[in-house]
Amino acid sequence: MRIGELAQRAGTTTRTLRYYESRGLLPARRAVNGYRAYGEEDLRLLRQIRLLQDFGFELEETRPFVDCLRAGHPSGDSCPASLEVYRRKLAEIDECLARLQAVREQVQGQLLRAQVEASAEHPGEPLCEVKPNAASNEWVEGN
Amino acid sequence: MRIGELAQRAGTTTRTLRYYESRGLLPARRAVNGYRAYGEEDLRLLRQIRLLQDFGFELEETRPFVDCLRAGHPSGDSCPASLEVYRRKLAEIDECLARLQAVREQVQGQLLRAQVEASAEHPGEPLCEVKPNAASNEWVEGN
DNA sequence: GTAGACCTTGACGCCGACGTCAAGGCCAGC
DNA sequence: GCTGGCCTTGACGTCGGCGTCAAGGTCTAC
Repeated sequence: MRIGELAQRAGTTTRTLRYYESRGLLPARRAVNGYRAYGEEDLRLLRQIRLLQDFGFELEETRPFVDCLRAGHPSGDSCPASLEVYRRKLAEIDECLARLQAVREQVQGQLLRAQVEASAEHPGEPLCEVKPNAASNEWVEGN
Repeated sequence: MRIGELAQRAGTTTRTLRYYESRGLLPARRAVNGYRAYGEEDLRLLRQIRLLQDFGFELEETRPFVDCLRAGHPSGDSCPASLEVYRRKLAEIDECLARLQAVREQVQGQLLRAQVEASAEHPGEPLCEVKPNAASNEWVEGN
């Protein structure tokens, strides 16, 4: 299998594959004409990488999973190093969620305060036009 | 007030202030010697920018707030354009939170599955060493 | 008059994961 | 033999928000 086919089957681009190879993540055998030659196993490795990338893992963080697969294990997370990456990532995600939720509350508070102040300057305009109870949700999740 | 003092009082750097000026966000008057000259009002504008930046707003998104303050309004979010940015940002944050929580569940699921499979290969090692009930939390939030 | 603390503009560096273009080699089909 | 589709390496561009360095001007204190 050449690079174009592998890229297509994995839903990515040839540029990406060459980039992974340049990082030492997915080296390729070479045909006599110099073309990169991949096998089905490479497709598995690549799919593992793409999955983690889609999760937001950095490229370096996928390396233990690829190494694990290449070592013959049934799945990329069959090795302690991969599990450790999972745990670290979960901790990172939790931190990120906490920060994001804190910011959300801040912004929400600012918005509500500013809207109240605006309504105080223009008493004729109502805070909510339709449903008083669902109003705060409408403002947040509406268009 | 010169650039160094303003930067210090706002807890940022001169490089940052020059960058904001290059973006047209915080232009400065000039003294006869060419030095940038700022007033107390500029400090207010700058603090508004920094607050939003700390929230994760992009620089361009702070512009309506700065314009609003500069127009004489009591706070940067007294203008409709600012409120609109608040709302857009809340929507973005909600999207981000949803994506992050979905990923969290995926990763968590992968981790649990992988750990179970690992324990199946090495039946002698227990899944949890101490407290069975708090185990899943320990794995996530522990160091 | 000189050290040194401030200021100026200009320009390159950084980070990650590629996109995109250039110049050229390889191979199949007509 | 020639067109067109694939492949090669190399190198620069992208995005945001600055950091950092260079070369030089300005002002104050001694």
